[in-house]
Amino acid sequence: MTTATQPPRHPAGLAQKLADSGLRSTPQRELVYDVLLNKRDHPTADEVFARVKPELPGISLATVYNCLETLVQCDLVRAVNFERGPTRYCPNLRPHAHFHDEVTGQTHDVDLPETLFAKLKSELPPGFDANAVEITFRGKAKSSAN
Amino acid sequence: MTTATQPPRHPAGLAQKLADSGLRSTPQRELVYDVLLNKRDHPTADEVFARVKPELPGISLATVYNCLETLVQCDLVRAVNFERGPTRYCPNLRPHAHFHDEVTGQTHDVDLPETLFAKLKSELPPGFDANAVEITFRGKAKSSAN
DNA sequence: CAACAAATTGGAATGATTCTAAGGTGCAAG
DNA sequence: CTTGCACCTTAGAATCATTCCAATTTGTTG
Ligand SMILES: [Mn+2]
Ligand SMILES: [Mn+2]
Ligand SMILES: [Zn+2]
Ligand SMILES: [Zn+2]
Repeated sequence: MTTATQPPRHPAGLAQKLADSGLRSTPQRELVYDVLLNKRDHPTADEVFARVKPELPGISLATVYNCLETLVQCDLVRAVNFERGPTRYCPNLRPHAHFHDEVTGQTHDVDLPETLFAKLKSELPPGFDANAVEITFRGKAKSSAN
Repeated sequence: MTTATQPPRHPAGLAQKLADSGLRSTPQRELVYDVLLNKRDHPTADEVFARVKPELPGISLATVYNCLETLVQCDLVRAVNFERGPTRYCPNLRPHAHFHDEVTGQTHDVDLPETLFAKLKSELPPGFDANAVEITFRGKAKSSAN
């Protein structure tokens, strides 16, 4: 079997986006981002830490928090909150909503037509200027949609 | 001037709703509820505590948390969360969205047509059954809408 | 290489909320 | 009435995600 160095699994955009913000590309940042792209189940910082540790045993939880914040700042990842629970991280940059399954605790992405987001903003009373809308569903999902 | 005992400023529903759940009406619960009805600015537990203390100096913060949770359980009040900030409390039972002013930090109610909430639920992919939708706007509000 | 800035690290500190154990309160039998 | 008992309140300790800090480490530049 071959042994070439593993290719990065993330759009080379990372290094560029970081540079755009005057930040460096580091092994920790790349790995954290890879982990988010590879399993898009909206992991918490602790979960990211657990997934990243085997590949980079020396990494600290503080660094995971730092990397996640950096990725959010660079608009490569979104922070998702639900009722006081720990913050979860989502690499899906399309405008979308989140569905929290009350049974499994899982968080699913729900793509919605952009027109709906526009419609919502248009319903705001005069004087209110929104630059972001967040939509969260809570309920049960048929045991499919893993 | 007259000195009759102050009438309760809240729909007498409180005692009833509490009884429905097998709970008692207490001075603490009534006062916490009154405070929420009287200034609907989505106060945090600490803020409720501060408003309630002058009227009932012996009340504890733990009790304020207990009362708030009780009111939420009885569907008299809604808990509102925004990005890891402390939970805020809202006595507006109509279906509505929240607008967070990035400048002032204030939280405003935004009434939306029920049809919109329905529309949103109808956009869910098959297999997803939502029993609640939450909509949050973030932006700037014209310095009116106090 | 030397100097300096950017990044990482382990551990302490924070802050909202929850938990615990110890009194109160008030109706319901007896 | 008293007592029993379930419900409530209270102060303070405990939780737990996240942030802060001070001390290295790493990377880049001259
Ligand atoms: Mn987390
Ligand atoms: Mn609070
Ligand atoms: Zn998502
Ligand atoms: Zn509200």
